[in-house]
Amino acid sequence: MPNGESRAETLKELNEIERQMIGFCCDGVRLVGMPKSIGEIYGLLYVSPGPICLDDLVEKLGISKGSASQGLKVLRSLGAIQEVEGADSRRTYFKADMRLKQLVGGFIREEVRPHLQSGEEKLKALAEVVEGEEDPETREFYLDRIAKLDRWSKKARLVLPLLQKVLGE
Amino acid sequence: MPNGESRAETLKELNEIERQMIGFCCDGVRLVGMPKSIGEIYGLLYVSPGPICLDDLVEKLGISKGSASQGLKVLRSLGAIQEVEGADSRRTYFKADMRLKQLVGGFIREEVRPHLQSGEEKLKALAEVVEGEEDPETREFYLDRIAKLDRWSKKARLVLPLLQKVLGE
DNA sequence: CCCCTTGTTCAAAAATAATTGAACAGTGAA
DNA sequence: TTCACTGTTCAATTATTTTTGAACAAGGGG
Repeated sequence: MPNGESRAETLKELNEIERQMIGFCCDGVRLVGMPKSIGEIYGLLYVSPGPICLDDLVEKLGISKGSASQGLKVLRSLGAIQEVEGADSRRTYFKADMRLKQLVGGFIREEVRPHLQSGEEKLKALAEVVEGEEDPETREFYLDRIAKLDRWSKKARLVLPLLQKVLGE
Repeated sequence: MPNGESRAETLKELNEIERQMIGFCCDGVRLVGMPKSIGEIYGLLYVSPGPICLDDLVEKLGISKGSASQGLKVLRSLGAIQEVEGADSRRTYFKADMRLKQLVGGFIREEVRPHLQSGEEKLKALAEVVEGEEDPETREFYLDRIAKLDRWSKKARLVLPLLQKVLGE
């Protein structure tokens, strides 16, 4: 390959529709507390009919290679994108996984469950500390509050599979 | 009242248990994308047996009056706290509302629904723009993608009442 | 083996979000 | 009406998160 213009430069700039759909994905992603760049990347994959590689993201979104790489990493860990074959056999190409079940499942697995898990562990440890409280009334008060928090967490955990079931097609 | 020491200064500093339970609330609140101070405020109300007023928050949490005021505002709008009577009749005292149903309901009403709503409006507008696309294949592609996003949003909206029902006791 | 290309990492910089605090509005007692 | 006190607002500051970019592995091809 002679110079600069390596990959197919067929799609130069984002059009209005692409920009808006990408913006939509950004909003969605922000709603669940993730950075804009993740939304942009998923968004571009979402509106692109064909496979997209890292440098496509860099060029079309105008973000750094580092951002693109890290964003892809997160999206892969969520199972929100998939590797696919593409024009250049040396590169890794991606496409968006558009199954809502997959997206929700990944988010729950990576973001929600670990937090609930570690929270419940902390509560368990805290209950032990409270057992050492001498005043019975105070102790019972704290234990009650801890028990309530624990019930919340348990209930949330219980709801997750249901959520996945309902959202999954 | 003679000087400085206005309100009952019975509870001077946070103890270990209070700090930990407040920390727990912070984690929970951060998980849904809200600032730490909101979690601290709710947390202190949660671990306090009696009514708490704005200056209690300022003193015990070591936050500014502005933060406390804004935090209370948000928590009120969510329905996560309630006004109650307290020692000083001129002040506004609060207690935590500990009904999970209430908390989840408030969050859905204030944070989730408005986003879904405005998202669907944007999609509708976008679909109109896409109708102007001349190439039929491209047009159908975009319309399909937009329809998918719309189905996601609709499905999410459908799940919310179910969620509230399951979580509400 | 060397070189060129792809993609990752991580400290530093930039962007964004949260917090502060001083000015202000509202209220009621004197 | 004035004063004293509670709580709110918002521009400026501070803290946190995100993004960048240069250095660095990894892995073919020649």
